[in-house]
Amino acid sequence: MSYACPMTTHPKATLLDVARAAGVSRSTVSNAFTHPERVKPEMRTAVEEAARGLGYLGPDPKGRALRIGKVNAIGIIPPSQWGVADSLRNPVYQHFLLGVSEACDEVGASLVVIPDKAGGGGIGAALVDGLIFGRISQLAETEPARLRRLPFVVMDVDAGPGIASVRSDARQGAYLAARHLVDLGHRRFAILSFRRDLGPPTFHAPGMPRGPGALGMETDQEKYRGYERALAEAGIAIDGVPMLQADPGDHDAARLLLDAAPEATAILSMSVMQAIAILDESRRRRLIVPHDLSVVGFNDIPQAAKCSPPLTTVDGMGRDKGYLAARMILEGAPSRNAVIQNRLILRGSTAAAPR
Amino acid sequence: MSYACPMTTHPKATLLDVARAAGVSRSTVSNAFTHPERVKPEMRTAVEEAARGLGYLGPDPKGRALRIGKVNAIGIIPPSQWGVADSLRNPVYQHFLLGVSEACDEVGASLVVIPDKAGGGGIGAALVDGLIFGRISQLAETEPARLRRLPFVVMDVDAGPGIASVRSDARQGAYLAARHLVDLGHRRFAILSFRRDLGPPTFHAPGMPRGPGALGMETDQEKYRGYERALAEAGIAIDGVPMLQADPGDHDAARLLLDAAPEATAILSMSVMQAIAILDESRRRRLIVPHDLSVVGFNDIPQAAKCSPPLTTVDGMGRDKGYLAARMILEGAPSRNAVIQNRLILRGSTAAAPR
DNA sequence: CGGACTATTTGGATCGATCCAAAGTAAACA
DNA sequence: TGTTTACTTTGGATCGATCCAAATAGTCCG
Repeated sequence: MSYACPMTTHPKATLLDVARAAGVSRSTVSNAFTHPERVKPEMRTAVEEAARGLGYLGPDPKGRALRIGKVNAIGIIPPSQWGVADSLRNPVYQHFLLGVSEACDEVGASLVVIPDKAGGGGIGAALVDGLIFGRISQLAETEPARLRRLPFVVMDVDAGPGIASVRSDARQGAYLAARHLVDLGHRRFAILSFRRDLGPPTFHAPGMPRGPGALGMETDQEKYRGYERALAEAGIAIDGVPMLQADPGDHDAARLLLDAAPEATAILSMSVMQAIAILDESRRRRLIVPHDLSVVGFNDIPQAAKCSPPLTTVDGMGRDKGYLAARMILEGAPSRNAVIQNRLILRGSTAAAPR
Repeated sequence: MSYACPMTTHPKATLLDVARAAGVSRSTVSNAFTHPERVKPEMRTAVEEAARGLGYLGPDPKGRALRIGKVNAIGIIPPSQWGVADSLRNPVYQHFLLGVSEACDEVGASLVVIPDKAGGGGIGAALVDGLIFGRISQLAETEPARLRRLPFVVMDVDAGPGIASVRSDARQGAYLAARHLVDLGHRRFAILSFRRDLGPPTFHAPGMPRGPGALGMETDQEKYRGYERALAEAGIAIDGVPMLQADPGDHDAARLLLDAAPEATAILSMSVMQAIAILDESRRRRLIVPHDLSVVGFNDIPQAAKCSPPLTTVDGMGRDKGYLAARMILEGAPSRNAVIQNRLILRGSTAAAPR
């Protein structure tokens, strides 16, 4: 069993070999495996026996894929410039992948993470039935998928008619976050926003008017607008709120923001990881969260519940988005522009404003 | 550009279509894409132009896969009984996948997570060039891979000659952990071991002789032996050490263990997650780690560095294992039994024994 | 027992590319 | 100019399965 028995060295058996061994035609063997109901029971067992004897497991997926054009797999394209490893390392992305994988489990489909750093190469060569674009900077990045006639879904963008997309309503989520703080009596805010181009943190001083346009992605701009509305309802002009724009992985951002906006009693962060970083930085400064400072993040990941204090954050519904996108692919040519509502998860990092 | 131009509705172009459009043979078009150096430059540009005109991206991977038998993808089989989602949810497994994905990124291969709860079905139908068995209970689970003539690597087991495997030296890692505590002067231990069958936590009272055989997997037994040796060197019989065997996800384990072994000054945990759970439970009991209690975990994940206090733990080299296994697959028919040495990562959860 | 039906089985064509040996071209040399 | 050599291009066979229409076997009923 553990040494190479003769069979091991034989060339791999094919449908034809099984057919010959069982004394029937290729088609019958094919049917026995793929459409068992079309074949007489005794014939089926005969075929199965012959197959077992030859170590034949069932139709080779390569031949099958060519013929029927399906491979039972969903492809994921990590955000532009990211490798496969980068996406697996990012907790928010992990959470999104979790949703995709749940849909895969339901139907027994494989989950394929496609390296496409170069742009296009990987997409063209991947064996999948459909693609999910994790995050893209321009719709043009989906062109290879269209040329390959692969159904695809774009995340976090409203792609408009003709292109399927799934996003959560970032504006509404951000509104929830800011509104929550306003309701707690906070009036002095600071915003920690997203910088997507790997540049250094940029400080937007209060008073200098600026639009959401300065922010990288559509979803970031939406968050800005959500904050803006909730603040406006409390009579606060967002232009007057200090804002630091930083890469979510930037280690200095929390420090810089607290330095630049020492009078703030509430921080609105567009990412979870940065919100958690603020918790850490606050501890370092002996600021008690939420007594001295309230913090709200964006997106929920397991760590957000475990840090101390547990983080109040917007649930960006990453898992649901992944699940929905995958279902759309699995159900055939998708074309909706789905929008999921966010929820605010109240935990321990927010409280009434000091004094 | 955004509406369906006529081209969109055309059937997908194939090599033959491009060949006709360019006025050359199929073979030449194939060569132009796959072996550009074999084709005259002017011919190549002509072909590329024709391809562009037809929206042809390059050879269809399905046809290509059948012909050349390679698909440029590595398959991962999650541990038996796990779905794809389960594996993506587990931090230790995530860390292992990270290593695999790094190898994939290097060569531009896709990473395919294969659902195989049923056992065998998924493996047979997956389009991959090789498989990594994340964790298996019996070598027989690899049989489908052998029948499919797919190269494969088994993790965390010494599979012996003929079957490739990658594991870390769990015994040595465990020895490091226990030895570290012994060196800090600890003499009263408790062990939190692995239960892999989803049963309830089982307490092994001190005094009752028991072998490592009671533990589920080979790697767990190895850890037990590593502890045993280090303790023996300090004159401590492991049979006298209270041990709780629990599923790593079990929420009661930390509480039960601290209840059952209140006199212990040092906890040896075979998993990270349980070690972190002990940190939490200790905080709840107002035990100061590491002043009152030292804790060492097994395996390192990002959370281990972020909890408080940061966890001293054995680095099980999960990422390196994943990377190595993937390289073995990518480099062709593997057959080594690789063993990686562990390291002990000293952080804040261990200190000299009290008094 | 024959005819009308239904249930099975079969061979040929096809999916889209790559390999390979043979044919065709061009350049190089005597 | 004729030949040898080197480079390109080509058509046919092939990878392993599935589809489909036609052929065969089997069943039921009058």
